[in-house]
Amino acid sequence: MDINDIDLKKEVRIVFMGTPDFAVPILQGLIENYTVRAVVTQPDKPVGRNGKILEPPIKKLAQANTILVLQPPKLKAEWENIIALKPTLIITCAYGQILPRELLVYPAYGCINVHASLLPKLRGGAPIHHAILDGHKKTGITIMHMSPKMDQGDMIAQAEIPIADTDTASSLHDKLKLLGRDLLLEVLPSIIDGTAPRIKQEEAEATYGFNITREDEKIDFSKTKKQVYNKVRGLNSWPGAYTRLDGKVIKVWECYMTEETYPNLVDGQITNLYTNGIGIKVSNGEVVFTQIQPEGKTKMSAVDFINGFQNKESLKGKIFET
RNA sequence: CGCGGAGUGGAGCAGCUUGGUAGCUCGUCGGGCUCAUAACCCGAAGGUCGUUGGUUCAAAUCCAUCCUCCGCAA
Repeated sequence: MDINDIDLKKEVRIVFMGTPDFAVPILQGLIENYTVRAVVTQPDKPVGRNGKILEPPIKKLAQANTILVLQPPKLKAEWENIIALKPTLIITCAYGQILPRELLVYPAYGCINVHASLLPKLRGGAPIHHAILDGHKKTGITIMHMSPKMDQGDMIAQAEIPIADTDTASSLHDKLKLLGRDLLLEVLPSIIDGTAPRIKQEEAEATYGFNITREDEKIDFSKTKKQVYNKVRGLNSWPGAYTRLDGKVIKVWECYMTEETYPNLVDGQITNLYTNGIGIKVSNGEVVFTQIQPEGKTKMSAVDFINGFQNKESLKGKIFET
């Protein structure tokens, strides 16, 4: 990249740090309104069965705009390379590594993070999933100063949106990334001119939404239908909630709740084969799986799954267990 | 060389071990019954069985090859 490509007219020298799709609109917004000196993202990683190397979405966007890209495997060890860029403002969004203290204190305008929750609620790496899993009615974006401790820095601004009953992690993710972009662009001028507020987080009200584990993905049919429903939509379209039938993993992508109750059945047992899905008994009622994915197969409607059985009746009474 | 599953009419599957006429459930189309229907009855269309090659009198089926999709692990 040519030094002349760098616009020094504005005194603000932004280094953006982010990795996944969520950060893309935010970087895009910055590129359109400011000069981004460099982009820091996670290294290309082998992904999938064949070890295909996958580039972070942020890297592609940066390269398309001929912006310098840095991909330190360990930021702790290579933070000097970023200091060398003399950033006056570091903006992070779902970067994936902790920023060392040296970096946090360097930029004149500070280190600003775009977080996908209404802090101090849902600090951590998976706030969007957990907002739905926990049955929240609203969530939002917080723009904040970064602190050495994860997501505990002073807040600058928040914007909230309601969570619809039909929202999935995916739909919420898409709404929030745009909200994050808009809010950041809105408050950035005040950060630069020094008028932005610093609001302390109410420590007593803090909750956490850490990265989703395999354990989090299991469906527990002894929970309520609402909880099961939230689990399914809260993990759609990634990584997906799962259960097992006859020992084989079945991912559940879509389901709905009914008003039926089956006091005589076991939690997880198949209640009925409906024309649009498979009914499952849960603690306080029934959920109907409508789109599922058996192990080794692609996503399919529950009806298609049923059709694959020579003897459909044998399905009735079977028990899903995780 | 990380482990494993799978490619068969539009969809989901069976058939493959023990080669020999293409099967099931659903959908579609036509007809019937019905006040009506995602119900029921009758009928029809629709498939070079992922690719290429090999073995054989004969391959969806056995062997090799390549391509594609997916679950797990990372």
